[in-house]
Amino acid sequence: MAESKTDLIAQDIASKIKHGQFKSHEFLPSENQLTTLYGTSRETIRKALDQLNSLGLIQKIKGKGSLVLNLEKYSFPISGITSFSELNKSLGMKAQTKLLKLEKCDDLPQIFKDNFPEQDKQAGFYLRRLRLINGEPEVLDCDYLFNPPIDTLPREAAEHSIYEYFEKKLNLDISYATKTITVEKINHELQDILQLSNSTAVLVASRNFLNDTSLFQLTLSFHNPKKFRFVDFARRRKIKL
Amino acid sequence: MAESKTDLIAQDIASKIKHGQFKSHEFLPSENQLTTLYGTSRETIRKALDQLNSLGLIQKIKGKGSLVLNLEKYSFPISGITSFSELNKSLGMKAQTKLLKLEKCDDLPQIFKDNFPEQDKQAGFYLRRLRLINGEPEVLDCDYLFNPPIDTLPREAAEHSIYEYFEKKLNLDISYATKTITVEKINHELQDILQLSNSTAVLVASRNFLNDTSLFQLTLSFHNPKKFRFVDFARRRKIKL
DNA sequence: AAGTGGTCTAGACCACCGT
DNA sequence: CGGTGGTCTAGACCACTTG
Repeated sequence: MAESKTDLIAQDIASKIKHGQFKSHEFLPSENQLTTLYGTSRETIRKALDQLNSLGLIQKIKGKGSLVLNLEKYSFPISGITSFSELNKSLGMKAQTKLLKLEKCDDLPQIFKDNFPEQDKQAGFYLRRLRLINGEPEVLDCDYLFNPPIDTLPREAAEHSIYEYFEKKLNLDISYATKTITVEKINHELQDILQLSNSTAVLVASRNFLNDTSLFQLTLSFHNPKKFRFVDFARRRKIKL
Repeated sequence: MAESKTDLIAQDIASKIKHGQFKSHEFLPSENQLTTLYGTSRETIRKALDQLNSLGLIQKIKGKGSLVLNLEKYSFPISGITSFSELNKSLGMKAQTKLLKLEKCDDLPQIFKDNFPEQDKQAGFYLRRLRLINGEPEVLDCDYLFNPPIDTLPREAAEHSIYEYFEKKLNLDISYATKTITVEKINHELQDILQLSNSTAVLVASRNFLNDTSLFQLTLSFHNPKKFRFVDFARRRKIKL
């Protein structure tokens, strides 16, 4: 799992932006300078900058340089596959996770069948975790983890970070996800758990895949609509589908 | 505005996937084969494949090949900066646009000040367009276009596609956007326009920027919550912020 | 004219997968 | 083992910006 030179450079520049060594509205050192700074070829530098570019950390301007953007002001993008505990860490939130359910199943619970109708019967684990911020319920995460590849799920991992457990202990290669955001009616049980006065919630449903394209996780996240906020950064794409 | 070889290859492969010449769950020709097919170097092929990879059209698997994914089933990602008329075209929707307002302003209307509090006074155009699908109101788009760089906005462009007008007539280099999705209370006027029974709507607010990082457009899209659906494809990223 | 990013190349070595 | 994708290189030419 060694990191590539490109990734290390991207991480290094990203952290220097974060810590103010490279400031917003200023240019990064030129690609030529970066090659000597990091002792690599220019293409390697460019691949690292491409990562920062697509994340929205910099804007490359031909003939001038790579400008550092400031997205902090309006809070930065949350998209991508990022687990709650990772978010918690990088945002410095005072969040808390309450494990409500962790049980082995031979088949998907009804709530997953309703939301993922194409999914066949499969063994796995049903997980329910309530996320609290400042002591108030914010999100209810319902997960279904498929039995192959996941055959054990310690309570401790569920309470801490299942992604860390998957990647570091089980060596799963988590690769991509498809998500949909909708507004849904919810039943009294969920309404109680989230302490909502009305019966609608924002639902983020996602299918999570490994590098070999196998599905390993379904997630239903029910958000308090008053607190829900999804932030995204998008570049205009050249490919028309 | 000539397209690069990389982009042309990416477009070509994308269209072959779309039209079934490369089928889901099958592998693309290997990178070496593609070099001879397109008569380019391997790095150029790889850059083209990277585009398809980040769009979620293919999944690269080391030692095996590039697998074509099928996202069509659950409908494919809508994210990115894509105008309504572009979406309309590529999805084949039976949509209709009703121009409700187009006026010159010396300052931002209150609704934009409320949602973009950091924005200073600036001249521009206020645009309101209602999007109908099957004759029913689906989205109300409110746009504010800044006067530099936009100094005229023909009624015809507003009714057709402002992005096409910006890119082809004004030669603006539309580059990126930051978006937030929230659930908001709306007033009676908007409620009437969208024909909503309750007073909440999904609000997609975005700031749209040119390549030189100047802001040229603010957009507030109010969606009927019962019909709102946001689809996204995300890859797990290596960079931790 | 000099410096910048944008594109492309031909080659190299590696890690992984299958037979 | 041969084929695949993953990484990296050193160099080239171009288009754009600024002085």
